[in-house]
Amino acid sequence: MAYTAKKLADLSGISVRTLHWYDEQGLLKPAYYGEENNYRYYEKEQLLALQQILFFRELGFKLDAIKEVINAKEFDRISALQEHERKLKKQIERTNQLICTIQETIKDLKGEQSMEDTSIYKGFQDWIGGAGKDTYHLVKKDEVTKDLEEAQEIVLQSTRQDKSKADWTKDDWQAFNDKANGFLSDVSKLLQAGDKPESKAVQAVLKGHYEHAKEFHYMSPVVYLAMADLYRAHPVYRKQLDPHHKDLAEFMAKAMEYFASQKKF
Amino acid sequence: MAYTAKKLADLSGISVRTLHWYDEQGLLKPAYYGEENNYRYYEKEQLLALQQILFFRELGFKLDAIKEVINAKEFDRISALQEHERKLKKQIERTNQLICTIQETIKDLKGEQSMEDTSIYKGFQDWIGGAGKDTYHLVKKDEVTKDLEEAQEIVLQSTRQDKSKADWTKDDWQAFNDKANGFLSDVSKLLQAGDKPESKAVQAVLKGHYEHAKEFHYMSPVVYLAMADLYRAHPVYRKQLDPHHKDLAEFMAKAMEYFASQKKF
DNA sequence: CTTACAGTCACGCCGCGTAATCGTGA
DNA sequence: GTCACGATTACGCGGCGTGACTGTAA
Repeated sequence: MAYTAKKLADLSGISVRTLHWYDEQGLLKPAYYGEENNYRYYEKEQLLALQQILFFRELGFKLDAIKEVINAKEFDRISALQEHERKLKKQIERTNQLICTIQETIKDLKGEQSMEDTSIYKGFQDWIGGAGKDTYHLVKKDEVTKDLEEAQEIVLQSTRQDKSKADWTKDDWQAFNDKANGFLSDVSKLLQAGDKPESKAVQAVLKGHYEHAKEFHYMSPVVYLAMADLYRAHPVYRKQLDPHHKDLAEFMAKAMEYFASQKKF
Repeated sequence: MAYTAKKLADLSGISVRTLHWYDEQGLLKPAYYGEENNYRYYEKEQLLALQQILFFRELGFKLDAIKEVINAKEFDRISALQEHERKLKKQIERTNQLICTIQETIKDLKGEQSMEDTSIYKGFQDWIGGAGKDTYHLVKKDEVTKDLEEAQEIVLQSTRQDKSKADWTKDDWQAFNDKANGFLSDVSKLLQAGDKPESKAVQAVLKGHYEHAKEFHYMSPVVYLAMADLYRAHPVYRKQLDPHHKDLAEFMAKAMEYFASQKKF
């Protein structure tokens, strides 16, 4: 009935180091130590205590506070929870203010550009025109999963609404489209040649791809990751990618994920 | 036109150490260093840069990210802000879930006790009965400031609603009341004797006072601090305190604040 | 002479992750 | 003998706060 550190760790999903740390801090001592080998042995009681600890940790309690709370009586625990709740509420209030500030700042930076959404979405429709609307509507409800819809949301929300795009001609859109396809073509060649998604050659192309995307989106890793998801799984995007190479979608997605992981914001 | 580190620090409200740190990190270098003394000298340009830095810091950006953002073009800054906004929103979502969990846990711990609020407030009215309701209503709108109302909110919200209090007799309330006055009396004696609010003697009494308050409230430092505010400034409480000693209210408040600062939750 | 301010180390905080090095159990 | 698993020790992170000690300006 005695668990070693590793077993308890695996059982509860935390690391051995964490158990050592909790022992060191007097937060969770083993039931006993091995006589000769000095191993830590935990029993059922400690397992339950650990669950408690992890519960409060999840809630964002500091270890010091947890130490007090678990030894405390019931109403002290209630007090602690109530106080924590107050803290969290304050935090939310503050965070909401920050979000407001950010939104205002974004507005300022964009500078009074109030285009109708229609014109921008029109252009977007043109871009994916080749896929055909009907196809999109056909698959929309059946195959597009929730995660994909979220990714789509993120990408759509990141769309720039500068005036500069309002008066693009068909030719402009064509050029833009061609360039995008150029990146796909470049990457599929590298894929063919045996390059890995993380290779310098591929990443160099992606840099261009990312910069190019800036023309149309306020880019950030999150947005790029969302795009990667779309490339990987969204039927409309697959229709654009698959003709190049059957594994291009997955390859691009992986490369994009790696690229995003290298950026700070 | 050149500010030394201290001057810039005072001007912008941050510490000198922080300026050193930003220099070291390459986030904000001085305009130049003194030739012989190696002092840091900042100019107007750095002042403006610092404002930018502090703005993003306020929003919760990491210094690394700030470093990138500051040197970035406008739409990169927009991207960064949008991404940060997303992060903050996620955080809020998560925090809201935590709050829900906490509330459910509290409910569980309390265990299905659904008393009407009336009975508990009735008891409360009895407790402060000596002050007289009319007095309370008279001063309420005029003298009780917003901060005090907030404190009152906190204290009221912390009120326990156990069944155990439901059937208290008048005598129970009397005993409770007497005990509370006992602490006040003890403290005022110590005040008279020249003890300081932080002294061991006073703090020892407060420990009893705090524990006693647990009978009636789910106590925590925040609640105790709120009580301190009430003791200090709320007319109803002053009516209880002032008869002991004219400086008791302020003294108690200070002692309670110190006591609260020593507790973890 | 003081003393307020300048500088440079360098440790401390929190909650572990991540080696590095070594001893044990199966 | 070979491993996977145990132990201990110690550095690293982020963003500074807080000294300690020394040098300089007023």
